[in-house]
Amino acid sequence: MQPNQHEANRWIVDKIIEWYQAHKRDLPWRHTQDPYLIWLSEVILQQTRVKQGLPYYQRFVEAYPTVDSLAAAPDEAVMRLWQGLGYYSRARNMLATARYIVEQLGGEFPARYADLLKLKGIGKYTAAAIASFAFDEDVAVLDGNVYRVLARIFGIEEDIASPQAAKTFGSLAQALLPKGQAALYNQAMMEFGAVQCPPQKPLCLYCPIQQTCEAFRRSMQQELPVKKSKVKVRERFFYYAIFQSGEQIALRKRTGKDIWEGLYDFYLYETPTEASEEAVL
DNA sequence: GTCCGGAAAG
DNA sequence: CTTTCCGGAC
Repeated sequence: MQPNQHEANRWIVDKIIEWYQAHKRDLPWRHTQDPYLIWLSEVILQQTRVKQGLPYYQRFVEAYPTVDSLAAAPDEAVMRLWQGLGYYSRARNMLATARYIVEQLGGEFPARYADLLKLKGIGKYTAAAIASFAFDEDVAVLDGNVYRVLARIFGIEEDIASPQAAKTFGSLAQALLPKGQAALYNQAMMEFGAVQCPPQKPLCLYCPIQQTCEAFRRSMQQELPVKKSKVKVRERFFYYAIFQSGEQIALRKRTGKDIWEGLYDFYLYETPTEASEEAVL
C-alpha cells in the first residue's frame, strides 16, 4: 500500500457514510438497537429481499415482540408465520436459539461477536450484524454487498466464492472500519451495495466515489466481483441399442440443445440414474 | 431453465 | 473443502 492509502481509504469510507445518511431507506429495524429485533430482521433478511421480508418482519414483531414471547411460542405458530420464506431450518434454529437464550442465559442476549457466533443459526454475518448494530462492537460485516463494493472499488479479482476470499475481503473490510462507528459503517456499506452499486447496472454516473473506483476506471463493473460459477456435474446414463441389418447399422442424428448436437450415435435410452440391464431391456 | 445467498452439514 | 436448503427475479 502506498503511504497515502490510509488517507484515501478514510476518504472513501467517509463518502460512503455520507451517501448513506442522505440516501438510506427508512426501514423499521434501523430504528432499534434491541438485539432481539435486529436478530429477527437479520434472520429474515438472510435469504430474502427487503421488499419481501418486510411484511414478515412486521408480523413477527407484532406476534413476538420479545425473545421471551418467541421462546414461549408453539412451533407450529412460528412455522406458520414463516410460511413462504423458505429455508425453514432457519425458523427452527431461531426458535431453538430463542428458547436457549431464555432458559440458559436468563433471557439476556449475548452482546459479543464471539458469543453470538456460538448460537444456532447465527454465523459470521449475523453475529457481526448484531454485535455492531446493537452493541457497536468494532466488527465488520461481510455479505454479498460488501464483497461487491470492495471488489469494485479496489479492483480485486479474487473469486469471492473461495474461502480464501473471505480472509482477503474480511481483513480489508475490518481495516476500513472506523473505530467506534461500526454500526454506521456496516449499514452504509451494505446499503451502498444494495442501492448505489448493485450487481447489474451500478449507478456509476452519479457515484460519490467514482473517481477512486478501480472497476469504473477499468470499466470492469460487470466483471467484478469475480464469482466462479460452479459447473455442476450431472451424471447421465446412456444405454445404446445397436440395430444391425446385414452390413448396415442404424444411426441417429442428435438434435436439440444437448451434447454432441448434430452428431450421430446409436439409438439411445437415457436414464437419470443407473439402471439395471433388465430395466433397460 | 439459471442465478442468488448465510449457515449447517457432509 | 463442497453441497444443501428455498423461493424469487429474470
